[in-house]
Amino acid sequence: MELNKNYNPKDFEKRIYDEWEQNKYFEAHPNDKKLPYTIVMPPPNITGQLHIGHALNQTLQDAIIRFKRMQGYEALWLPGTDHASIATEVKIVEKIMKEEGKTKQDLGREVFLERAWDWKNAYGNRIVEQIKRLGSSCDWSKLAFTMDERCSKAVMHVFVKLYEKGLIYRGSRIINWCPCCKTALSDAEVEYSDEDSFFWHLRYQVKDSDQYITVATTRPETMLGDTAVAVNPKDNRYTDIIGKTVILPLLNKEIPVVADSYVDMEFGTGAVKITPAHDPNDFEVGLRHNLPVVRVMNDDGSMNELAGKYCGLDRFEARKVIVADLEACGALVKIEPHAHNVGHCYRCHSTVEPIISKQWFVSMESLAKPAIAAVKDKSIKFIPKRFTKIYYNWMENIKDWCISRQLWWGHMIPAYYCDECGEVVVSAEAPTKCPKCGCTSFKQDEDVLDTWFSSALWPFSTLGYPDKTPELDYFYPTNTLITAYDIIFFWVARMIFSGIEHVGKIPFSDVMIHGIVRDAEGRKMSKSLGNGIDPLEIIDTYGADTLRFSLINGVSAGNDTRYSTDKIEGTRNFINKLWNASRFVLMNAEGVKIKDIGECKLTVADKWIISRLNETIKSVTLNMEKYEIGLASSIAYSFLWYDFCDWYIELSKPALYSENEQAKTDTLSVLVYVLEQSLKLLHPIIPFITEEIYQNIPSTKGSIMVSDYPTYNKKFTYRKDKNDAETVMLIIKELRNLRAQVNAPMSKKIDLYVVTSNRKLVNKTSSYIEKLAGVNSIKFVDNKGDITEKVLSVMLPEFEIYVPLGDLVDIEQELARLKGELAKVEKEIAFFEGKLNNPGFVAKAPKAVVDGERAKLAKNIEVKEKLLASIKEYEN
RNA sequence: GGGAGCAUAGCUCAGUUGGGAGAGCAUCUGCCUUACAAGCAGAGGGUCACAGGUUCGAGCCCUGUUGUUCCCACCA
Repeated sequence: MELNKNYNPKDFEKRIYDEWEQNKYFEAHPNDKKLPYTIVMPPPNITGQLHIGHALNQTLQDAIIRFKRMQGYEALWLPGTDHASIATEVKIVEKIMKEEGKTKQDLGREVFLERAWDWKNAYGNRIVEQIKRLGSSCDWSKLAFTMDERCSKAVMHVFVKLYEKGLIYRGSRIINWCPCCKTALSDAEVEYSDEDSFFWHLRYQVKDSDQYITVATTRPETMLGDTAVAVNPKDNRYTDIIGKTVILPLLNKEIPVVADSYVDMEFGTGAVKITPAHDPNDFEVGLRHNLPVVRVMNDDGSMNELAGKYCGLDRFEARKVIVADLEACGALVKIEPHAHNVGHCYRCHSTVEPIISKQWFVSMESLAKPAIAAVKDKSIKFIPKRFTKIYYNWMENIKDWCISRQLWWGHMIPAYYCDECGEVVVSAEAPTKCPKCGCTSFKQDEDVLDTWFSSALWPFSTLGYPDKTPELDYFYPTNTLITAYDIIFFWVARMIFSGIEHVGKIPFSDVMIHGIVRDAEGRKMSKSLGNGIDPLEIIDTYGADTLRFSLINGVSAGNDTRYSTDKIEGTRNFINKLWNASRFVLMNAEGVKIKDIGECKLTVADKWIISRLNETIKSVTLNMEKYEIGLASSIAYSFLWYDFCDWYIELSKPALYSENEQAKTDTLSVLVYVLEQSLKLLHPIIPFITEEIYQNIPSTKGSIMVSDYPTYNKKFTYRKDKNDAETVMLIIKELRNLRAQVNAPMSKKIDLYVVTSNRKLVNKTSSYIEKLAGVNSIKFVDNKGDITEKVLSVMLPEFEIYVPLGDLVDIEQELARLKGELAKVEKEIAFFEGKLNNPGFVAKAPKAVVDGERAKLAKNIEVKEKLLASIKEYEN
């Protein structure tokens, strides 16, 4: 087997994924460590495509799970999908209306749900396909949907349990109602936008007086539902009328004036009309003052019979008529232009109407407390840390959670109302007999549960809860949750308190928060902007590895990233580089018996690359463990490209192309070793290409997926050889630099005269200098005077190197160049002297730092002296 | 109004307990050197938003200012 000349992911990505699946590598494998490691996977909404943000999330999770598996953990990745959200339902309705021209009401609930399941299965499977193309190593046998039986069972169990504990209750609340779609919208489903509107100032007469009180409103039609006027108790303008009543115009109804601190004295007139049925704040005021709740609007946005003669009018029509009537009776004081933040239905864009209605709630206070404590005592850690503040801020100001939705697609609330006496029975199974009146017929609540109610149970419902399964026992609490910051409130917080409440243990210990993928201009990707990117298209063009690496590389935790073609091409180049470097190694390794590096005679270069690899292993592993995956990948990237490809592969060539069979074999063994270890380091991030190459290395067996992750080994530090190698590399760099300055191409071979006390090093490494700096011969001399030709010079600590370049040597130019070098060195010297002359620095800085600076100063002084001598010679 | 982030090279962004400012892309120069032109070797380019403070030493820690983004709550 050998690698194709050109890297083409299509040649192997699909084949490799199938292999992994067939070999069941995605399942949690019992192993030596016998330690479970569980990742909870966020359920992507099945309504849309798997967008690039999901791809980032999937990649991060897959990287961690592969990393942990290679480290020997029995790692399980709990995959799930499907939100029973309003967006899902909208999609389904749209589809039905398009295909059959019917609304969901036309179909009826049962038929609608049937269609919805078909739809969900089709889309769910498609999303799974997309996730697979990305290379995600989920155990698909564990795949669950929030609407599946397993999850439903947990949902019912939990609902009943909470209800019995008094933590779920039914109550009235103002909700956002879309009169067009005739459904409640959650807060998140309302889009606010600034609109030019008006403030209508109305005056209500105080009963039995000629006094008036002026209120302002943006929705004058709701005045029909006013049941009070409120003022601030501290507002001395109104002290005398608190407790009196005012006459509501048009309806001629008496309503009280109440004092409530909710009223802002500075805003408007300092007096507010209170309409408890049509405004959330007014509703709260109404509760405090025990005011009646008068709802004057129907579900479709028209006025109802309580609106008197305006009954039947549409809300906007009613507004016009009412304003005209108010003006006619002198109650309209003035109309003022006012920019107002108006809520719109995200689907049909009609103006949302806050309306009172009966909803189910979860009482949050007692649930929030232990959830806060779990983070405070560090049982649960957010990564990066700053998200703990966001979590606290939400949890500490939490309101009761409204969990009912007026949708059909979702878990129906297990509440049943007795047909006879109206008794509410909450039970997982439909009740057969009313406990109060003995009646046997019931009607189930029409509403369904908020999607996050079921999602909150994910970490344990997928493991079999409420049954006491061995899996739940072994894999719960899970270890890690990886998700974007936009669902901390919706999902993460709710999983935390649900886990504590129902299982009695936190659901996970680490929460890794990542950012959102934006487009090249920094905009959020959205359907309406049309700037969304389909991961499948990227995978088709560049391959899954390139997509994965470009999403992850260099990204820091919790921060947003941008997707751009430039970036993806840069990564593609890296992947291509890895491919070509591997080809180089494998081509040369053909037919060679690879040895264990412990049995090889290692050169300076070998020891250097092994020690660099060792350092890389240490920092990549450390960063993977800290969830700094972006940092880990860029460390691996630099090592692979700059250390391995640019330097080591070049350094290996002299031995590889020599006649010395042993040197050849040993060098190849090192090449293979370093490549193999690098592939393992990179495998969690770019699984396909690393697997393809790994399996092509003759000395490896089986899949890289189940190989051991590299470990740091102190014995590979090789301090002296590493320093020697770096000295030689510095010499090579300086020679290349010299070439560039005098425009000497690499094809023009040069001769060197070297003055040094360390001839041994040069002898040991001459082949490297010759190969990498285009050197023909190296001769040692005792001093420059021994050289008769015109030369250019390179001055380094310990080394003076002279290069005869014939016609290219221009004395004037060389003198200028040397003076430039001198100026640089003098600047350095001034810097270090300044530092070391500071008594505070020498006295207080750590000794290692001071010694380091002294050594650097000494080296610079040495170079300076050499430069001075050289310059002096030219000037004479 | 409450909370959080960001401000570093032309652009996009790293910078892990404070110890001489980094990468990728772009620009400029020279190279088809038998893994790779999707490449190789070089070069230029920054008052680390501003003002104070702590420290021997600040991109990093503290205070304030300005600009900017996001989340939450929203004033009738």
